[in-house]
Amino acid sequence: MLEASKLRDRSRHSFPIRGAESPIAAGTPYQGESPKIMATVRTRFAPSPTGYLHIGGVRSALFNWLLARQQGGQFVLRIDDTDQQRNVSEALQPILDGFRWLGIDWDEGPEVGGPYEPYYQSQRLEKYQAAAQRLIDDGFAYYDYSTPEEVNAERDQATFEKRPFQYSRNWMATTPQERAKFEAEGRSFVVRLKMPREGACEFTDAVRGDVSFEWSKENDHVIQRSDGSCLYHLASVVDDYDLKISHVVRAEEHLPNTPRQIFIAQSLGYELPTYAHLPYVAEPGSKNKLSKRKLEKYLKNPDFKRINEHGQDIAARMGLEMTAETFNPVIVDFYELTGYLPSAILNYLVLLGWSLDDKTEDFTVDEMIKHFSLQRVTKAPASFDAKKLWAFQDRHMQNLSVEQKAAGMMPFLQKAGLVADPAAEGEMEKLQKIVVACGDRLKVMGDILAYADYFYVDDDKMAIDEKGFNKRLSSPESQAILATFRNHLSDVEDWTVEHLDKEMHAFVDEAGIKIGDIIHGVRLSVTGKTVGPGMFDCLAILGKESCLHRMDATLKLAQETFPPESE
RNA sequence: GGCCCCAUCGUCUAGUGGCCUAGGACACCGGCCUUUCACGCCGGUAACACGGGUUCGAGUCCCGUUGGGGUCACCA
Repeated sequence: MLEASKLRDRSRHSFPIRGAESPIAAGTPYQGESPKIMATVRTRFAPSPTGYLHIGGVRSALFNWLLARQQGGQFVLRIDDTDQQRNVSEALQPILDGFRWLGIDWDEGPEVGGPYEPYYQSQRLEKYQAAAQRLIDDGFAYYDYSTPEEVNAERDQATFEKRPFQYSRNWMATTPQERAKFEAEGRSFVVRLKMPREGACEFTDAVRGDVSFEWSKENDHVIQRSDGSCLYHLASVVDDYDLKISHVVRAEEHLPNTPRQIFIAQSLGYELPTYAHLPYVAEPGSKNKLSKRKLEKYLKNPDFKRINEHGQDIAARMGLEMTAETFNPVIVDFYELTGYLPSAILNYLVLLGWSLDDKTEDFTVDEMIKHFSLQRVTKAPASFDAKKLWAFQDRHMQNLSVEQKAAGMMPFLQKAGLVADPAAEGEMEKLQKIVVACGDRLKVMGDILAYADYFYVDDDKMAIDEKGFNKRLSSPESQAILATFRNHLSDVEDWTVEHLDKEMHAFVDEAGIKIGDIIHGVRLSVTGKTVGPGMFDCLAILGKESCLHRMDATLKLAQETFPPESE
């Protein structure tokens, strides 16, 4: 693991500010505070309340959570709502729900509190303002009276001249006199960081190793607006320190932000956390960063499309009107609503940028916690592969008992209005029989709804697959065989899988036909489908009365649709 | 464009100088099983971006090239 002290030393050497201004040499109010060795691992995930939980965000949160759990530390949820106006709780709820569903629990944060409350940045403003003031007092930040237009003009000019932009500091005010002068002009101020312009910011990243940035390429970022509100970088650094975060584990897009955060932290006299920048999660089949706004593009990926349509179908069966914005495989809700297993999602996600060895693929959550390490995080971005997630889901589903599956599926039947809530006597038993019969065909909990088409439908309302119907029941011969077998069945008393199996075999032997000549017609007549669980399971579950009824109805329809004369 | 990061089968990855005629998984293709579908089993196709070094020896180290990506706000 990376030593914070090493980090600090490294940075000190390269800190380019003149001696008197150096945060280490200067007599800042915090100089006397001896740097603590952070024995406890504390990690955080800091979502912005956007209304949904993004799959890439979950991956970042998972790695943070895993690290904290493994080290016996704490995982903190902090809400980065510095720029949000209203409806924060409404926009936050889906995120919290998503984490709860996945089993990623937080030791401190919204709804659970903690020793460093509040955990909302919108409620910590004074702390940022105090930090900004300290930065100004110590010469690491300044009042800036420029207008956005003036700065943009400088930026455009730099771009035009093909040189890196560096703010002129023409509207920088460091004395009361200068401030008065600008204010007399009717100007308002923001607070900018007085970034170093020489040397380099070097630090060791726990996943990327040594990285280095030229200070001169950094800009004098705004940390406080004219209305007194503070910006992300300041807030983030102050909070990470206040909340005693030991490891800042976040996605790679934050890597270029790190120098300015290090500048803020060191200027404030803070001990630096260990930084770990994870590769971001990329789009299906590309290396672009995954984003929720490019669904159209992802839908062109066949695997992604199939998974999406499968989920849409389940949602539709529950009468949910989902828009692509809120319901697609990039958003965690999608998986919860369609009945994926949290353990499968986590198992897939943990392998997106991390591996234990050359073979191990299946992990329980406990095993992930046991084996996870920052050292084995990869550096290259990993594409989101919906098909592979599906494969994990398949495997995790297979590990469930019949009881577990049935219990997980019952709510889906209830939401679809097919089973009363609470379920009547015998419903769970029936479901369990169906689950057994369906076996591995049920990939997600919501898949039960597809089988409800015939297991949970009135006999006279069952839909029949047209193609299969035309293929299997259009000839007088096939109709005759089915009719004969139906009459044969009406005499059967022992309506069990084993006995029905025997009956049919005896029937085909006697009739001198093959089982394939009849079984498809039977399946179609009682389920309306060409595919499904074992035929005898279907018959047994449906019961004699329903089976005969459906066979009669289907036969009647066949005879009407394909009268003998038409041949 | 500046800065930064990255680079092994289609995808996720193993590989930290010889154990690599590059391993595993998903997907794909064949075959088996089978009343359908699904599962399962067996087998197969498929990768070290390129060029220079260093070394007895390089996927592994160094440099360059190319390619890809991230980031450059009074967003987070």
